[in-house]
Amino acid sequence: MPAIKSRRAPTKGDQREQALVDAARAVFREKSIAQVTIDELAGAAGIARSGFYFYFESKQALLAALVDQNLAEADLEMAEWLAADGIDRDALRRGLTAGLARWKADGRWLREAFITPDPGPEVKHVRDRLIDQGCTLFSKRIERDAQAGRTVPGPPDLIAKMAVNLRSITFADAYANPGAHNEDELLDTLTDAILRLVYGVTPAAYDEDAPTAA
Amino acid sequence: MPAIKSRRAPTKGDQREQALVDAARAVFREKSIAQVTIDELAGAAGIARSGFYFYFESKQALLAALVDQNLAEADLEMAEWLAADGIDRDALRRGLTAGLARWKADGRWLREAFITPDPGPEVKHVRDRLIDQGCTLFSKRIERDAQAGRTVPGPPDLIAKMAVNLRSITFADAYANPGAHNEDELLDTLTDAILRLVYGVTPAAYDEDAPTAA
DNA sequence: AGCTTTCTCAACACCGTGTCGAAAATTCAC
DNA sequence: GTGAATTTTCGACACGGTGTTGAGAAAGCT
Repeated sequence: MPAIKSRRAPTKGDQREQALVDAARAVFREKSIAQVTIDELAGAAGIARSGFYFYFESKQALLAALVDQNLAEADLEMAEWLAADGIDRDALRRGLTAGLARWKADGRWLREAFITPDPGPEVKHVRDRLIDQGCTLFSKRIERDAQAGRTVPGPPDLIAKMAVNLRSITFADAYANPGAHNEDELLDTLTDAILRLVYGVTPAAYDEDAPTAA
Repeated sequence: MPAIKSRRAPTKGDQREQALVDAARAVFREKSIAQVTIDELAGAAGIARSGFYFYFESKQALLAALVDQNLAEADLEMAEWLAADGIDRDALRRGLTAGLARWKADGRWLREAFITPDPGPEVKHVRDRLIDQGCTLFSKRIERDAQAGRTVPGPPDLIAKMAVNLRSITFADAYANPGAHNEDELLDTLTDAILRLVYGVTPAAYDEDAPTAA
């Protein structure tokens, strides 16, 4: 699985593997992961149940692969704001908008992968890497801003984790209760909430990009 | 099961039922709920596996009962602050401290009951009631404060839900990574984070109980 | 005591998981 | 193309946990 697998044309098996991942993404949209049987997954990819084990060790391993393929996608969303300087509410809101869209589509399994406390070792490993990465980037941005003079109310890593968690859980909640809130309102509220959480600023302060005062 | 069960001495069966709940609380501390077998639960309460089904329909039903018994406990924690007026940081912090203590002890199953997206119908029902109740109370407090002149940055119910979720997920995280942060620091940060989230105030404003300005 | 309700548990059927090994399909070298 | 090597497929099996049933033991009541 590590380095050796590199140079080779996409053989039949590779296609099947990808078919399995794609099938999983589709099937996991419909029912909770626990309810999905391996038989179902295999069937959706056009192979027999026992054939599944040729490609993945377990349902969790397949989910881990699925999560892994979403890594790049998720990163990109926030990249703009994370790289930016100052508050830049617009960039943040754009990132959150993209995230919400992704969750609206794949929320069902995203929840189970990112929110569930104990999703099994394979998934846990991949997702922890992903989360850590997100938190670290966030944390760095906070520190950067702190050095630029903007007050940050607490340990950057803790604040970053809270912000990241607030984001996921709000998206998860939005998926679970689709009609509960107007989408724009939710995004605005979340954007402001994060800014308030991280910088302690109120909407009035957004325009003035001047750091300085406490 | 509903109303009729009321007036009666605690018969043998009632004791067993409670023993089962207590046993579950203990067992669920050690391993994740999915890993615990009904056989184990029954054994811990001193009965045969098949006897379990006389008392509960499933593992989830037992967990639901366990969650239900914690209702009162959890309510009480936040009651003081929820009933108070003004910011009252101290009361909030006391409540959060109690919550963290509870999560430190029972975090394992609390996570699985309150964080897991799809914990089965029985648990979902109980916990949703509990969460709704918490959010409503919180929301009411926000509205009350808004009328008293304190600015609230967004729809009260949304803000309340965010605050409640932030609380749970921070506790869950604290349980999962015990040594990651100093406990006092975590509580202070969380307290301030919630106040910032809900009222947009910074620590400086805590003492002055004067509402007014934006 | 007798009768009724409550409780207990062994035996059973069921379903999903994961393993194995033999056969079929594919790929590769010539 | 042809044959050997490799990859892929799948039926059959063993295992473990769930939930049900029905007969009988224990507890509660008068």
